[in-house]
Order: sequence, then structure tokens, then C-alpha cells
Amino acid sequence: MNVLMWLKRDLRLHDHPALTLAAGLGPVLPVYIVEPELWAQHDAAARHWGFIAESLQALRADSAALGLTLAIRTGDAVEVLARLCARHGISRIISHEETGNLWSFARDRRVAAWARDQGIDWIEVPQSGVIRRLPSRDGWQARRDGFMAGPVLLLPQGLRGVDGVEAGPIPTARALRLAEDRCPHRQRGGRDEGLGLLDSFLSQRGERYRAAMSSPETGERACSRLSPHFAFGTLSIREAVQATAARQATRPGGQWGGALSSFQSRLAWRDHFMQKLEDQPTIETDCLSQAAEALRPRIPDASRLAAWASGETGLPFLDACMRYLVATGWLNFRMRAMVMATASYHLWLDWRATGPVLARLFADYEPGIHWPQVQMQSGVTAINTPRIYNPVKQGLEQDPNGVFTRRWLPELASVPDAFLQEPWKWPGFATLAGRRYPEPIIDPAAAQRAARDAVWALRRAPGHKDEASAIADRHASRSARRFSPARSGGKARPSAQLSFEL
DNA sequence: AGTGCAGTTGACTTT
DNA sequence: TAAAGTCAACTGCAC
Repeated sequence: MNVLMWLKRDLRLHDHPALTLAAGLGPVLPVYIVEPELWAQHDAAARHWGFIAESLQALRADSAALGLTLAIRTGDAVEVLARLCARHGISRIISHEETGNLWSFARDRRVAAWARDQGIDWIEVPQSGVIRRLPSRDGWQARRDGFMAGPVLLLPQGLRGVDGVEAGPIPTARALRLAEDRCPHRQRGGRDEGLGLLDSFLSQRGERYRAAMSSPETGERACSRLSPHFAFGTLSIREAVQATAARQATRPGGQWGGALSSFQSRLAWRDHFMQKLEDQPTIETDCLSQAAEALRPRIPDASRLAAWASGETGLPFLDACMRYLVATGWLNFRMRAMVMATASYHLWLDWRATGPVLARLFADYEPGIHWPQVQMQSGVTAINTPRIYNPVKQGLEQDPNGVFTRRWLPELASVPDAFLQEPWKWPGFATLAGRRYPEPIIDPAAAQRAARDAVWALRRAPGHKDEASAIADRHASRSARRFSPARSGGKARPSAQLSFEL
């Protein structure tokens, strides 16, 4: 009996539990559905589509080599699935469990309702450490690690295709009515790209991971750069976990040992954050802390928002990071935290205005990481200590010789090194050798102080402790390393909090 | 040689 | 994944 393999954020054939299941049930029809409504959402951008389109092209070739036709169809998921099921006599659909945005969550409920109504079986299979319908965070880490320790699945043996399937075109970004999105240095899609990155990271680039990841200048090479491949599934997390573990066995100590264990812990954090959105999809739209809803104006200051998004705030390091992100679709983790924190604290912009901007700029946009992180860097989760980055200080520390800042802000060429991160203090600023660069749109010291006062006032308000402990119970890591005073007050659950790393 | 002191460093706390 | 403040210990140096 024919089986429809619905591909979503899993654009690969290797280590694919859902595909392995499908292959055992009958001839497989792999389908990718290009959903115009998905691409009309506020978090969608042409750079995502570009990566997916390249990955689909590669996947189509890999599938063909196995005698499978990868069908690509554009339209509403229910309509496409209904047509294919009718035409190919299919009563079973397999897919991975997607932790997506609210739109894809609603679409999945629609598909589920339709399938139930039609008597079609839709089986969703996990592909990472994220656990659906998780009853409690207690014990989550062990379950996640258990999944990662399972065998990496090889290409399913005896995979058979469905006859008479038309391949269908891969639409262009223009056909999807996506806005022009020049990203000249975007990473390329396709599994081979991902495998190449994994290999070069584990054999060479990753050696100085720990020391080099914090700076946008050195992080570009020393970070794995696997994020878009994980986001769109050209590589599985489990493959990366096990490849890293194999490397750890041969290089247990020294710089490599530290680098590899840092990388492993970040792969685990990735699942940890995705689990939050899986458990509570409204993290995309509502502050985790109800009390934080009143913190900032919901309507953002339009000119501040525009200046931030385009790298024109007058704060050099912040602007350099934003321009780099626009041009590459990537930014190292620390700088992502800084650009988000600066938008939320210094510029006092609501995360619901800035979060979608970053979602569209990150070529590796992963909803399950993005929204919890956006909230965390905005001080609206109640459970995380507000971390207010100082863009001047970060610039001095992460770009001490100014190379990165100067590369992305050519208008500052005439500014002496000593004034690079605070050019408005340079006596020659007014002329700038004839080039234009704005005065900072806010006074960084005053803005930082005001934001700190406001956000800490929330934490002192009556009821904060109870709210925070309820949120921690639902979402906080149980790892002992994360034990913090913010969570130790109130109704402590020491056994749960300390249950790991034993 | 020991003492006093300004300045620095690092651990820890507060916001 | 922060930054600023506090305080004690330490350092270098003058006398």
C-alpha cells in the first residue's frame, strides 16, 4: 500500500526515522508542499526559501538515485494531500513532528482534522530530542540523551517509489511573492554542504570554538555554521551529536576536548529551547510573564525600528552586526543576543516588532529557538535574569582591533581607533571626512539605566515570585548548572532542580 | 626592613 | 549569554 512521506523541516534521506518507518510500510511517495500562506507570514523571507529550494534540488537528485521521485507541489496542504492521496490510492501519511510557528501548528491541526475525516492515517515521528505532549520537564534531559544515543539510521533498504508521479517545479521566490531579499553571502542549502561543514568543523575549524565563538570576526569560521542545515533538516541533530561524540573519543582533552564538549552542550540547549515552543506555542505571541505585557509600548517607534533593522543607530558595533546579518543571514550567538537585547532595552522596542525582523534576517530561522530566545533577551520571561548588553563594551571586547566594525561601516574610515566605538566623542565627528554616520539615536548610558530600572521594577512587583516559579516549573532547565537565586526562592523543588549531572 | 597608601585584581553581590 | 558595584586581598612604591 502506497505511503505518502510528507517532508517539512527534514530535507534529507539519512537518519530519518519517519522515512524509515514509511519505507517499511510500502511504496513511498515523498512530497514537499510549498504553501503560499506559510510564505506570506511575518517571519518568512526569501533567504529561507533560497536555502530550501537549493536543498530540495539536492534532495531530488538523491531521491532519484534511489528510484524515487520527489514530488513538489504548491498550494494548500490539505488540498495537495487530498489530491495526491486520491490519485495514488494513499491512506497513510508519514511526517516528522514539526515544532513550527503558530501558523504551521494551526495548519497541522487542519490536516489532522481532514485526515481523521477521510479515514487517512497520519503518523508523526520525532526527529530530535523534542518530545511531544511532554507531561513535565523533570527527566527531559535523560529522554533527550536517550534519543541521541539511538542508532543513526542509514538509508532505508529496499525503498520503493510510487509509479507515475510527476516531479513538479520548484517555484521561485518571485512566484511566491516574497519580497526582494538580497543576501549575497547566504550559506548554500543541500545535504552535501552540511556534511562538508560538519567535517571541516570537527576536523579543523572547531579547534578554537570556545575562545573564538564569541566574536563575530573569529566566530564566522570557528562556529560550526550548521544551523541552517539543522533548521531545514538537511542534517539531523543526532548525526551531529554522534559525529561529535566519535571525535570526542579520539580527542578527549585539550583545546579540542573543550571545543567538542561545548558544542555538544549547545546541541542540547538547542533541543531545550525548541521544547519550550513545543510545550507552549503562544511563546511566539505572548510574553511568558503576563506581568511583562505592560513593560513596553506595543506600537514601536517606527524610526528607531528602521534604524535598528538597517544598521543605522549610530552605535557602531551594533550597526556592524546588523549589516553583517543582513548580508550573510548569520550572526554568532553572542551577537544575536546583543542585537536583540539592544533593541529591547536601549531602544525599548516591543519584541513582537523586532522578533519578526530577526526571523526574516536569520537564514537559519528556527521558530523553536527563535521565540524563546527573543523573549529571554527582552526580559519578559520572569525566569531569566535580564542581561543588558553594552554595545560599546561588546565592541571593544569582541572587536578589539576594530576590523569587523570598519569592514561593515566604511563611513567610519577616518575615525581613529580610540574613538571607533564611540565616534560621537571624536572632535572630528562632524566632518567624518565627508561621509555620513548618525549620532547615536539614544544615549546608551541613560537608555540602559532606564531599561534596567523598569525591568527590575517588574521583578520586585508583588506576585512576581509566584509567577516566576510557575513558569520555571513548566519551562526551566532542571540542570544543576542552571540553578540560580531567581529560581531558588519561593516553592523550591530542590530534588528536581538538582537531579542532573550526577 | 617595615609601614602606609594608592591603585589593582578577583570573588561575590546587586540590579 | 550582562554590567556595575562592593569589599577584601594584594601589589608596587615611597619613605
